[in-house]
Amino acid sequence: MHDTTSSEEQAVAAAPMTPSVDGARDAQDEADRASTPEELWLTAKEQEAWRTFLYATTLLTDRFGEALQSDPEIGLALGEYEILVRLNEAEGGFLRMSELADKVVHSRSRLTHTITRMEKRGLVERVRCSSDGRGRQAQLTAEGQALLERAAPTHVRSVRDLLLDVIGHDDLLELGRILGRTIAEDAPIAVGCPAPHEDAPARS
Amino acid sequence: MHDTTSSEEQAVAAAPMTPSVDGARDAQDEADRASTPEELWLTAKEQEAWRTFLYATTLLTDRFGEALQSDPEIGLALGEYEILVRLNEAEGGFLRMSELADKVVHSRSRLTHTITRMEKRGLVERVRCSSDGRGRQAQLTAEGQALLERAAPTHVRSVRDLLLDVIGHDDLLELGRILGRTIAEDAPIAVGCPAPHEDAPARS
DNA sequence: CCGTCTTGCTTGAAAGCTAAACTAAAATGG
DNA sequence: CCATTTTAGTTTAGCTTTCAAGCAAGACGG
Repeated sequence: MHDTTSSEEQAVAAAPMTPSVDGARDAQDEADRASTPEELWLTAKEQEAWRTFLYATTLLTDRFGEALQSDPEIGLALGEYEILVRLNEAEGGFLRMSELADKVVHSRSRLTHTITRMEKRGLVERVRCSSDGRGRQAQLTAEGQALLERAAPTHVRSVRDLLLDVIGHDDLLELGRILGRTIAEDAPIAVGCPAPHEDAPARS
Repeated sequence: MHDTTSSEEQAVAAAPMTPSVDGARDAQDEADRASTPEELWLTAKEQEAWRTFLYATTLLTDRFGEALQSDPEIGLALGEYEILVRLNEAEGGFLRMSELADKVVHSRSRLTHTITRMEKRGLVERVRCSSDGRGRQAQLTAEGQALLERAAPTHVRSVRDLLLDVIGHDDLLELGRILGRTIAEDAPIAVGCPAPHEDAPARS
């Protein structure tokens, strides 16, 4: 599903089909967690939480994308917006392709295609990497940065409207805290970076 | 981004570009929330939480999909698995196309394509709707149910390995509670349904 | 040095998705 | 009733993503 690198194999436990096949034990919950043969199923509450997670994140991702995509002045997919953000906050406005791919969770191939399209639109440029001849770096152009600056308010507005204002400040942090545990220690989420917006030395 | 129905327009506030363009105020946080011109930006902590949310959910979705897709005995996209689950727990093993589309958060068009493919694989059938001549219903076949039953353990395993066992029971429920507030009151997440697995009246 | 292996990225074709028609069956409403 | 509008789903074309090769530069390892 991603040519990245890691390919952890999934041990497909051939499990007994006791409970409802979508994976919930109908349980009196707390009581019997860890009871049924090889703790394979979820309790009803866990199942509901899991479903909510899957449904809500799918819906939200869709909406965040829509906010950016549907504005004709912007016309960026959420992933493209993220690319601009990552490049913008990188020192010098550029990143190696694979670094960028990791940050936005795209396969290398996907990133190549996306950057090709963005390059045609004039939002980024591809530059040979001086230190390593096989590497390329994607470089934000002035035009790309300008678009980012126009897109940002729309994006932030949608994050507020659809998430922050709905769940509140504290629960957003809580969400971050919980989900932070599912990702690697060194996951690329850092925020405090160059961010040379106004009066940046003209790039491209 | 979805031909569904709702098309809430996004008022693109042409905002001042004061802070870092990816949308964080660098803030001493708590103190000055709601200060800067028209509360448009996020505090650094909020921004970090938001990033973690986006990164983690993207990564997780990718991994859950991979678990099902990469097993050659299964070869289902996460969305296709969800379709099977929804059909399986529906009374009679069938659902109207649009109902199903809403449940799995697909556009109607996308669902049509997906069901066409699944029909070719023999996992579902398309049945004319008796009560409404323009409606169709997707009906789970015995083969589809069999595949679901083979896929379920793999899926549940991945939910445990990647989420539940990492964040723990309580935080999974917390996640569900928080995200539940971002979705409609009547969102299609209900769990307790028919679930006629073993010895179901042979369908298809 | 020179062959081999690995890494970093690109290619090209196939598969999947989106957006905008399009079809057919209800509902509406004179 | 018949014309009009809605609703439910499908179709088609064009774009995006995936998957499996492919290619070229660096890193080994004699």
